[in-house]
Formats: sequence, C-alpha cells, structure tokens
Amino acid sequence: MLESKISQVVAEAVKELYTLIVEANTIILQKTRKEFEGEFTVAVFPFVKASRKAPEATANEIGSYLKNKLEEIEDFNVIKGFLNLQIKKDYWINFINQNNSESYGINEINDNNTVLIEYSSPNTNKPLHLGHIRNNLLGWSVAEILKANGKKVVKVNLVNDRGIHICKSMLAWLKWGNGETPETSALKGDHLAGKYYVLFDKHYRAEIATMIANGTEKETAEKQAPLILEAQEMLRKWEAKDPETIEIWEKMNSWVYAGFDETYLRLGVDFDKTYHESSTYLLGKHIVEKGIADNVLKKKDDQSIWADLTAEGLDEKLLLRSDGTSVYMTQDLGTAELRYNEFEPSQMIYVVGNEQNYHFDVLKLVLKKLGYDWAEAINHLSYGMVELPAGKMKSREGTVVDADDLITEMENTAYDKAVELGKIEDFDNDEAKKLYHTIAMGALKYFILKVDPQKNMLFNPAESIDFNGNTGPFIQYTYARIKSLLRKAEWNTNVKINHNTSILAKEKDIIRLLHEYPAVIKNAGENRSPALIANFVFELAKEFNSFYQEIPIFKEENEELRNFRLSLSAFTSNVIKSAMMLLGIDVPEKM
RNA sequence: GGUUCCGUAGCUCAGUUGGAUAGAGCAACAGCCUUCUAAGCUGUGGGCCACUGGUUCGAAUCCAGUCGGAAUCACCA
Repeated sequence: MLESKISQVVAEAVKELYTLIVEANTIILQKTRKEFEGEFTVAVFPFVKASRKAPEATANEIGSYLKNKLEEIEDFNVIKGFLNLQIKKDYWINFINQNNSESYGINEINDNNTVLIEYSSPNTNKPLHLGHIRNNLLGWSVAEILKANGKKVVKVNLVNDRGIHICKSMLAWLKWGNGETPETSALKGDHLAGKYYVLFDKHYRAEIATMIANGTEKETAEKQAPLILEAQEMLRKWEAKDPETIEIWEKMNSWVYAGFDETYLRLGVDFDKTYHESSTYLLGKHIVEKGIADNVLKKKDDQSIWADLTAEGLDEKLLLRSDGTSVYMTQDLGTAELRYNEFEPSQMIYVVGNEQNYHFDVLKLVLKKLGYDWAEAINHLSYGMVELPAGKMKSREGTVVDADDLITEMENTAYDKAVELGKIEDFDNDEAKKLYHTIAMGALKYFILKVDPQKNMLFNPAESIDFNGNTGPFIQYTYARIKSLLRKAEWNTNVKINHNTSILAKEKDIIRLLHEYPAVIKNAGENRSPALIANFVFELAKEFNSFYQEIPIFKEENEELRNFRLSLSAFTSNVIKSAMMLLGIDVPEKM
C-alpha cells in the first residue's frame, strides 16, 4: 500500500537525517486538504526537536529524501510545517487500470477465526418497531463489513419466545380472542399477538385501578391483580409442559414467526442460525454451580446465588433465584458457552441497545471470574436509542413507530415522488414497484446507518425521511446516472486508460476517494461502524455529481480523455454499488 | 446518589483517532435544464465546538472539574 510505504520511508528519513527512531505506523499520513497541491501530507512537527531546525527546513529535508527514495513521488511542497507530497500520474492511472471492478476493496475470507454476531433478538409478543430496525440494519451491515474484511461471519438471532410477556398475549387471546387468527382478522401474525398484548395491558390496568379505588396499595395491586396471577400461572403451566398451554403457545408463536419473516424479508436481513430462548433458558445453571464449587460465587442463606462484583466497581448480581430458577443473566452465560462450543469464535458480537451496557459488563466479568478465557471474545456492540421528538417511544402511549407501517409509508412516499418527478413513465408495473421499494429502503437504511451507532438518534415521523441531499436516494440516483452514461457509451470494461491522459483536479479528487475505499472498509470493520461507509459513499457521490455537472464526457472529442472519464465513472459506480451493498442498500440501474 | 454514554450552525448529523481557515444535508435566499437523468449543480448567510482549567509546538478531539441530557443500578427480560 502506498500510504504505508510512504510512512516507512519517512521513518527511514528521520532516522538517517536526525538519528530519530520512530515506528512507521505512528507517523500520521493525512489527506492533503483540497486547497493545497498534493495528495498526502506529513506533519513534521514531531521531528523538529530532533532536527533542531525550523519546521519548514525539516519538511524540505524530509521531502527531498522521499523524492529520491520513492519513485511514486513526483514532487513536494512545504507550507508551514506541513509536507505535501504529489504522487505521479502514472501511479494513479495504474491504480485505475488495475482495480476497476465490483470486487475492489472487498477481501476474500483470509482469517480462519469465526466471528459470531447476534442481532435482532425480538420478543414474540409484539411486532418489530423502529428500534428493532436500527438493530437489524446495524447487525446485518456490520456482518457484511466484517466479511469484506476477510472474516468468516456467522449471523445469529436469539428469539425470546417464552416468558411472562408471551403468556400475557396468549391469555388475552384465550379470553377475548374468539379464536381470531391471522387469516380471519387479516392481521399479520406478529401484529395479532401485539394486539392481545396491548389488550392484556389495558384490562390489567383497569383491574389495578379498581383495586386501588377499593383501598389496595398500588404495589400490592400490581402484584395481585387476577390477570397477572393468571398469566403467571400460565407460565408455570408452560414450564411444566402442560400440553394445552404448549399448543396455544406454539400456535401463537408460529403466527408471529410468519409475521417476522415477512418483515425481515422486506428489510432484507437474514440469519445463518436462529436460537430460541425456550430451548436455552435452562442453560447456564451448571456454570453457576461450578462457580459455587470453585468458590468464586456465593450462596446466601436463602439459597440464592450471587456474583460479588464490588471489587470491580459494580454491585452484587443475582445468578440463581432462591427457588433455584434462573434469571436472564444465567441464561446468557449458558448461551454464550453454547455458542462458544459450537463455533469457537474469536469474537462474539452482541448487537444490543446501550440500555444493556451494564448487563454485558457483568456477563463478561462473571465469565472471566469463572475462568473462561473466551470471555474476552464477548463484544457488546452497543447502539443508541431511536428517539422521537417527544422522547422515547412508549408502547403504552401508542408512540411506537411500527416497522411494517414505516416501510409501507416509505414506499408510498417513494412512489409519490417518482410519479411527481415523472421518473417511472417508461417503467412497467413490476419495475416501478421494485424501484420504489429499492428507493424507500435506500432512504430508510441510509437514514439510520449514517449515524454513528453509539449515538442516540432522532426520528421525526412528522417530517418523512428525505430523498434529497445527504440521503440514500441521492446516492442511488448518482449510480443510476452513471449506469445510464455507460449504457449510452456502450462502455467496454476492458478499455485501459492511456498513460498520457491528463487529469483534472476534480477528477483527481474522485480518484483519491476511490483509492481510500479499502482503508475505509478496514476502518469500518475495526470500529464496527456502517456510518463510516455511509459517509464515505456520500462524499464520493457528491464529488462525482460535481464532476458530472462540470465536465463533459460525450462532448469531449479526445478519445483518450473520453475513455478516461468513462472509466472513472465506471469505477465510481462500482464503488458506490459495493459500499451500498455493505449497508444493505440496492442500487437501481435506472431511476 | 453510584456507574456509563452524549453535548458541534435554527434542525439532523460528519469531523480520518492530536494537525493547516471546524464541514455536509435540511430549512432560508440568489442563480443553472434546446447540452451525458434537475431525486442534480453553483453561490450567499448562519458557530463561545456546553462551560472552566490543565497537558504541548498545536485541542472540537486527551485529562480533571462544573452544568445540561440519556441509559442503567430488580429474586424483570
């Protein structure tokens, strides 16, 4: 790689010139700012103490050294303490001729270690909402980015298909459902389950209100309302494998799964393996028992078992209840072990909201305390909440943005826009439908993924997601434009650029961005951040549009120049497509 | 209260891991379609990078404190 080569020689230069030893990888090589001549810049301030010369003189000396040693360097200039390096045109032409393909920047698997990534992890008592969308898109995209970095990736889902919340839906359905099914109600299965979950809550609250009105304490009422007791009884029956309960449970869950599958399909996310909590919730007990035996966990008088993490600055954490049943943490210890034994991954990434930061700190610490050295492999990809202008989404207040509704709404908006702009006049029905789905999802996915994962983000339902400016459709449009250009030119991908071709500043800006792409993929992988890809591809599209507007291609009479510009356009389209794929966004050939 | 994360233009977000005059988009305003797709391009205005101090050649970025916001601290998941 050119950058590391330059860093290497800079290190050599300061060693030879000033007997200063620096590691090549600590030398900061940055992109030269547009207002200056050159492609790469070295800040020489760190070397002036050793050179005992002014920054300018130091930069000049290092510059001369580099120019002599590196054939790729055409020339250099110095402004203040900044050494700007100009790279030979030959290097850039070769770069284009050798890399212009859809696979540029994407690595084949080059690492035998497996990376396991869990995302989605829905509860089966209600449909997916906007929060899940962020989770799914992030998880899927990070998986793709890691693959592009040469990792072997296994995508898993852990479906929370049991527990008190599911019993609430089941109970409400039994009581007030009159045998309603997705078929008879024309409701998606997950929405049907959600409907009864809400219904349960409504009646439950009414019971509590009545009890409070009759003089019961609020807390007692919440614990003793007949409905909640009934739901708890149902959970006990489920755990005892009562056939009737299991039957309803299976029926309801199967409706929900069908609903989820539909949403996942529209969203374009998938999994290599799906775990169900109903078959993992009992795991982990033996781990806890081993911890007791090894004396790293303690048992209290009431027989409950705890991990004491006060030495690590945290609290005590319950691992087994006094009645011997497990809690969430116990199960997570078990599933972590299960997965580790199954895949022996070098990394286990959990895409889970930042509300569970504490949980994962504890999970890691407990595993470490218990002596599992693979605890270090556990990696919580913690992402911020999606907030509405009024704050957090609250299902009780009906402010939850439903995933299916949002996707449909986006499709409608995309359709309206396309009609308004006269874009789909020569499209047949299927093509048009496909196009507005592609654009709708492009807008939605880009909107979510361009934001740094760890930050909370705001979604305003009143202002629908934009289609202009820094958006998915903007980038898709740029791609479609290039493809139209290439179709008209009957572009042949085998054409190589002549070395005599001159390169304009605007073109150089694009080449520099294209050249950066592999580094962006690497960075995005290390930081597990699709946002880095999103910001990069936006910048590339913006740069291309500016070039496209300003510099004629077909009107150019010089064939070499025309070919160069077409080749540059084709290269740009390849990188746009590839980067958008990493985000899970399709790009249309026409729009 | 303890812990963690966040605070950058009116709004939504970047800021390449400490570098040059802090950038985009939206919104506002002014231009550009008989010329490769105007979902585009060009320009104008808009900033105490929450505040205070420290570290050094150099800080939006690192450290400490203050203020503001969020999350979390269950025999829930």
